[in-house]
Amino acid sequence: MPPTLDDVARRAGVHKGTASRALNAATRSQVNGETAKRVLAAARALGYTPNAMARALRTARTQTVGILLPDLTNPLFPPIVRGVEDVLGRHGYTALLANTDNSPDKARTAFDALLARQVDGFIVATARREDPVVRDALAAGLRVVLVNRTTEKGHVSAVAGDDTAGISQVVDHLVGLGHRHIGHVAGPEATSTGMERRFAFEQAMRRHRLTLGPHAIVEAGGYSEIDGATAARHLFDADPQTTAVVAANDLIALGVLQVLTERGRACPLDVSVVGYNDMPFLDKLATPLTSVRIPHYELGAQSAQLLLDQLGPLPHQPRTILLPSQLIVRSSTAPPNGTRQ
Amino acid sequence: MPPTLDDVARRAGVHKGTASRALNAATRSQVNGETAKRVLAAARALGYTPNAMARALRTARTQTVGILLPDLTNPLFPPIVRGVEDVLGRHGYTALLANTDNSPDKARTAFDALLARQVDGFIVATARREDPVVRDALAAGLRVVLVNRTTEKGHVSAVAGDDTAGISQVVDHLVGLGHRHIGHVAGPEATSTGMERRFAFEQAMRRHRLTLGPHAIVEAGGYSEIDGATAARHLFDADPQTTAVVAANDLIALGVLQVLTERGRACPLDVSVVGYNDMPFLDKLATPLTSVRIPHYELGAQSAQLLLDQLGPLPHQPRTILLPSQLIVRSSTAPPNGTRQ
DNA sequence: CTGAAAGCGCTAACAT
DNA sequence: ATGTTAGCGCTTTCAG
Repeated sequence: MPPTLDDVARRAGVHKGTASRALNAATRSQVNGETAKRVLAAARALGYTPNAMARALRTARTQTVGILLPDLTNPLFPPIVRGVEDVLGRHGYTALLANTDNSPDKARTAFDALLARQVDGFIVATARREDPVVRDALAAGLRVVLVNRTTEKGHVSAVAGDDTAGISQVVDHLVGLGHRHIGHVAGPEATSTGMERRFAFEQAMRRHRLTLGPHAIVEAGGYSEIDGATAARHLFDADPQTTAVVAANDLIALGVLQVLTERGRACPLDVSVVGYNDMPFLDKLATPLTSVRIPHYELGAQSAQLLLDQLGPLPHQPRTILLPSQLIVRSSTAPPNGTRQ
Repeated sequence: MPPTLDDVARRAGVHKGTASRALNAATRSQVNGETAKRVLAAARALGYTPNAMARALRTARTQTVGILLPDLTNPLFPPIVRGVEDVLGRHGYTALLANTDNSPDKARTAFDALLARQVDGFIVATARREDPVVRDALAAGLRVVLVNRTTEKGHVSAVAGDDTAGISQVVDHLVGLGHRHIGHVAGPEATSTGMERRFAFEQAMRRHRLTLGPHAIVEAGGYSEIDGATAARHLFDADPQTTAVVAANDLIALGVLQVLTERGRACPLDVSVVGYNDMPFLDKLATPLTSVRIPHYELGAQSAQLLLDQLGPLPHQPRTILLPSQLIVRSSTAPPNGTRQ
């Protein structure tokens, strides 16, 4: 029903091969200027749009990339996706999304589904440090860019926030306020963000010559508010003298705040809390949360650009790009209680 | 490189036609049980996945649907998208997203891009009441389902929240608290949600025999916080005795709260405020916002189901489904100031 | 029940 | 500079 290349060619009085060349910017030079003009006019008149499926079948490139996400409803990811889509769209590419709900099984299924659709490459936001899907994709020679989370550095292109710098700023801020007993609710060690923020925390504490009690770091089961609350209970039970908590992300920080409330302790009066990611509306909370801003849109945009580069003709080295983080101080952090007088 | 149907057929010692029939659940009955088993085994052994492009080219169905969204970073949409994707995925379909940033131009571009990719149908969350894209899509016989926003009812399938019931509950609640001077910051009249919530507001006020001053309703330029703030300034300037404001959505309500703060008036002490949509984290705000919950995930899921129905063989009437809304009372609403004593 | 063959719409190698 | 041809991988008639 929709007009085909043959229709356009017929209307322009040329062969469809010529029409194809005229329509394609890269091959247009092979065609007489007048003829090209006639073909373009015919195409416009008929409202011709090339059939992407036919083209894909012929060229073995779909101009489509797959995005593997943990969960689109986590406010962290929409800006990343927008960044990816905006850059991709500018180059005629489209993104296919898949949510994995943090399940390796679903990740595998989603990956296979995307592969069946012949995506040209993958942007992966679900990576675990040891990730079978990423490993297999790489082994199969597929183009992959990691975003936000990474696996081991170097093997594969990745764009992430600079967690070491971010956490370092957080600890400096807290120490500057006078805190000495600082705890950390870490993210899952299976993720690079969990491990690196934890490592950066230990490093920063050491730099300030602050001792870490054996229970100063508790690993949350996941990145949700409820995971954060569970971990925070352990932390406060084991280390009641804690005056500040660095959370691995904002949702976990919300869980920490919740536990504070349920125990009748005030933030920041009794305990200061810091989140990570600076998700939307943090400034409007009952306790406006101090957090670390990561340029998420930019993360997405740059990862898309990196993938586009890899899709190009010239071979490309894997690159890791670290984007700067920025501490946003709000009122969930203040000098420790004992300091006031 | 990846195995093709021919490879599978060869390994099973049959013709590719037979292999195709064996692999396809719908045509499997046409094939000898033993043969089918052999083909399946061969496919598994080779790790065969059908090439979706080739299939699409042949069948003229891509098993892909396009979703037109205003903006994925608006917290309203991710749950809708998840609902759509979960249902679609269960039926072997995939969704292609496009953000229009509320621009009719971008909507057109995105629509064309989706069409070029031969999507089987559209889920449209960007509809204006008079929407050229929707009109053209319908005229071209494309399958379309509207979600959240509608055009005129009846012509096209749609799934939306029950705004009349929702706003009605809001007004009942406010009147029950003792409010008489209630204002409304409406959404853009060009959108069904803007118009219907406004109409429902007028209706509910009339039902309570409350008069509406000429400035009791102000239309916001859009659904953002800043649009809400601008409109709220007009409203409070024109109607200073207003004790309660019904906002057309949560972001607008946030803008109203901001204006209250900048004018040194307290919520809910001086003015009660109600949002709409019950977006995430409203309960954690400095002023926990009373709002109307819409089952957004369900909205997405049902719209996907409706589209799937339309894609099926039997002809389908356009249907409009209204999902129930639920008032969530939090502390941004209280009796009017004068009532306390 | 299975094989043969055509063809979806396009691009690219080859021929003119 | 343009026309011709083959074929991407699949489904689906049509024969047998």
